[in-house]
Amino acid sequence: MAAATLKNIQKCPTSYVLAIQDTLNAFQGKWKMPIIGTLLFGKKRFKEIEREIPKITPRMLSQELKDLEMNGIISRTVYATSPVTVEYELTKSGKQLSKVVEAMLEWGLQHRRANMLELLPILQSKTA
Amino acid sequence: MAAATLKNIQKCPTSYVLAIQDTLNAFQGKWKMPIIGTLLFGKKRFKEIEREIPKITPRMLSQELKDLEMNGIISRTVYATSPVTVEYELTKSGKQLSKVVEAMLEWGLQHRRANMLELLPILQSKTA
DNA sequence: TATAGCGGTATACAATAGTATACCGGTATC
DNA sequence: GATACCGGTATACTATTGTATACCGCTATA
Repeated sequence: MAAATLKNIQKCPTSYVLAIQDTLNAFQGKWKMPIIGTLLFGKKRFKEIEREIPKITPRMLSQELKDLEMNGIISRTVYATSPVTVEYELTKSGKQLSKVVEAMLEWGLQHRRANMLELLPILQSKTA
Repeated sequence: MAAATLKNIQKCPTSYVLAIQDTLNAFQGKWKMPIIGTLLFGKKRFKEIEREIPKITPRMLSQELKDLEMNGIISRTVYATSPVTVEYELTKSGKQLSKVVEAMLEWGLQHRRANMLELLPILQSKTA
């Protein structure tokens, strides 16, 4: 079987497109990346996440956590303490998202370098 | 200098976060991925892109092309034919986005496989 | 008994994103 | 002269997202 790479997209365009859409979906909205980001450093409780992400409201956090759970990216565990303790953790699949984030990081850094090099002469001619 | 990887994010958290945000931004909205996707196969004219992306309106296409151009992801070239011919093409940096898309594709495919394996026993017990 | 923390939910609203539809000037074709 | 293609823009609207604010039952602590 051919490797699943963009060059082979003609072989099964629909499932490739769906796969990419799934990934985009995992990061969709203002808060998914911050949430995934904090969970990449380990399991956390609701209020912990809330404290680590400035300005997020409990409504949004609750909503996005549900969404991520439904999509199999995080798991929610309730411990029968009293009152209950709830822990959120990336699933195996969720942890793999770090590869995508890594690729995003690399692109973002190189893109900023490239744009900087393009802007430099312009900035210099303005200040000269 | 340390490699720019997520494990080193403590070293310059702000610029790492900005870099990731830039990448997310490149794909933000309903139409950016389809547009980038078609341009990964080569330069195209406005109406060509419009025809290749079902249901996109010229308003959205125009808006998103401007946005991508401003962010240094595509370039717009006007040829002095009459009437004018306009060509859109990924910049060098834009072409590098294929690496990110590739990572998204891989994650999406493995995630679907993983979820399928999880759902299978459930589906089987329902039909049994 | 009052206060604070936990893990959220409810309601109402504001802002952003996307759609529908029609139209523009220029040119080549029938 | 009418129609169609090019590369878009204008206006008005709808739908989706996100925010603000207040509140819930429960429990531990002062």
